[in-house]
Amino acid sequence: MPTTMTDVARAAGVSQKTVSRVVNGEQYVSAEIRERVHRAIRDLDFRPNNTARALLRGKHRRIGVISLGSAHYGPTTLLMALERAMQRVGYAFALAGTRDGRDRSLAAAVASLLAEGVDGIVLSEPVDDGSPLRFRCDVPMVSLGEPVELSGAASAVVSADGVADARAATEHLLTLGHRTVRHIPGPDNWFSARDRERGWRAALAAAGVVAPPLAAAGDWTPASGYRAARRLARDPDVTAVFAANDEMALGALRAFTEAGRRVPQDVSVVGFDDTPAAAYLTPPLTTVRQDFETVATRAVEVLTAMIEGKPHPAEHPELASELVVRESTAPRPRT
Amino acid sequence: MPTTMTDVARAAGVSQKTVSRVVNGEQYVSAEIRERVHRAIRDLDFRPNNTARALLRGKHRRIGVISLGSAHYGPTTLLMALERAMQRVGYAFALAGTRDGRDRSLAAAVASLLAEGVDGIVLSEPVDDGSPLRFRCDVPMVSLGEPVELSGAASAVVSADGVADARAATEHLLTLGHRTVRHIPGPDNWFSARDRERGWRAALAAAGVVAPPLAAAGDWTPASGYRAARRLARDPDVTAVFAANDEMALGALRAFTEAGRRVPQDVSVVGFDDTPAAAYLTPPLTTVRQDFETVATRAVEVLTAMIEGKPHPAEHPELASELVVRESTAPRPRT
DNA sequence: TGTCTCATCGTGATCGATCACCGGGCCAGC
DNA sequence: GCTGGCCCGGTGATCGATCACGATGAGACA
Repeated sequence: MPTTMTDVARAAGVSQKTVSRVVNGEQYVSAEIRERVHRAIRDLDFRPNNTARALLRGKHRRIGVISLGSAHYGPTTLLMALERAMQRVGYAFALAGTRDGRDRSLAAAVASLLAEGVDGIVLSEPVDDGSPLRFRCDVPMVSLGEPVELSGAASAVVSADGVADARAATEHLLTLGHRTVRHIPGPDNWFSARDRERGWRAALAAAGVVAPPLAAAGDWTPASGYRAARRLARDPDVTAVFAANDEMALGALRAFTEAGRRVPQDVSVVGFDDTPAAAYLTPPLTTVRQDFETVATRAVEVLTAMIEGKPHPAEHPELASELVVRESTAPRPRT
Repeated sequence: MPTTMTDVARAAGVSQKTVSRVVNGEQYVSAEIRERVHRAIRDLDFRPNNTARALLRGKHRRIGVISLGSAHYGPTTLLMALERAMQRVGYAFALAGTRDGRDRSLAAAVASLLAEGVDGIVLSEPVDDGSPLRFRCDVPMVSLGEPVELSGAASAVVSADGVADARAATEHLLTLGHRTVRHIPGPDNWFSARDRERGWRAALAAAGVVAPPLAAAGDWTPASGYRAARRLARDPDVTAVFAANDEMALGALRAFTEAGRRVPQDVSVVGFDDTPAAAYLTPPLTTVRQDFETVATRAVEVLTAMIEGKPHPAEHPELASELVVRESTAPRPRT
């Protein structure tokens, strides 16, 4: 049996309420008694039972995170950054996976977190699983991408501007003189994949070129990028490719290399995420670096503000991404 | 205010205890009343308060996981697999990060999980932070690597045999005719890095060759593998390198390529983990595939058995890893 | 008819903390 | 000398459920 406040009180020869005052740092306890209680706490290795506390208060100081459960660089980096951000503000981290949004619906994940007792929820990688993003949920929620609608609580969106970032990546290729840019998109049920495709289209439209057909949709893995690029490699007109993430770009590099198309002399490739590996590929990959740490910090800021009823900070601050130009992009080859 | 059992009882015209019986599927409730209670539960959208339940039972059906908080492939894949395994057996997932084992000690992470209320703990990537792996902890713990000692509860170890796996990787290179094999180790405070180094030494010893000096210790990142390999590339005698993970191997590939040493014609490289990218590098990387899914499943199995006081399954089953031979390894070049 | 079992349902205590409220001791001010 | 405010400490209710135990009523059997 773990020690309780009553045990400590008995040991220190005071009432249980006095122990409570000392533990919570309230005033109106003499220095002498405070010291006696502290000693008893140390001697008995007492730790307050947060379950009891949460039952009474109705708050748990715990935030739930819904993730798809895949181990890709972006999502996991975000997850770890969220953990750190929560730790800084004294919130615990509960994780609920959805196994690629299929086996288990988002709604089920929300319900399981709610049952566990969380004060707020972060929807880390919103995907479109067919049903609208509306949940029976009485705690606030922050979505890292697509707006959600809650019955009974407020929600907010925190994210980088994926459309603008993808547009910048595409424009970089157009500026190098490429007539057009092919795109290897991510899974079409990911909102972030849709954003990147939209940015690509926007850049092409702004340049006055008709968007070419999409390459085969990938699933973020190198294998899918490889498959998509192998078909692109057969087309000699393809000189520039923008992949929706670095992993797929890596697969694309491999496909072009195998097909004898040199990168960047024959084909330019741009990725997205700036994984640690990007700078060490052959050739080093031009990509877009997202600031996951800031996204996570802001998400937790906004969510805790909503939880604690404080005035919510601005929802859409400038979360700057950065185009990192390396050696996988070059001017359009002259034919 | 969320609805409570008392609300349901009032609505159904029964006592609160009867509602409890229905919710918990106990017997001795007439079909008619059971139906009435079920209807009231639906009408009021009642969900039992797990916090209150946990307070009374002393169990939370929650497992805490301690991770270093880095986004590398191995650890995060393991984390996601753990989440799935827990979900299958109906346990919630609480995460505590240690920020590379420095800013926050393992002991602090254990304490924070204990305060939060977990029935057991998984130590995902045990590292040596100077102090011995002994914790004040009254719930069982499973370590994914190095044995730990607890005051007040049992512990177990579940992991693949990193020594044997590393030995197999090294032997593969020796079998190809390489006189010796250089090793790029992981951070020396990681027990898994130590295991891999030990396996490398064992293979060399078994072949009767004196272990050459270690390359500069890496930190699992491509950048560190690149730095270590750049120095190895200057030595023409180096014909085979075993890196402690795929990311560092990737950096090494880049370093050799830059130095004009062809892989695998001049230098063979082996990695560890079989990341999704490994098969799509140039050249495709020979590496060791670990079965993270099985490790996670067994870890949760063992831990829940300890939590629930059931007979614990065998601790050290055969968790097979597999050497995946690709194109980054070749016979020793003739000089 | 009396009693005894068994199914059914309710009562009161309890988990470990917080919170509202109350009781005295002490000192100052009128 | 009495009141009132400041300090310090204690009592009982409460959060939302579970648990041990008790009460009720119906049917079985002697």
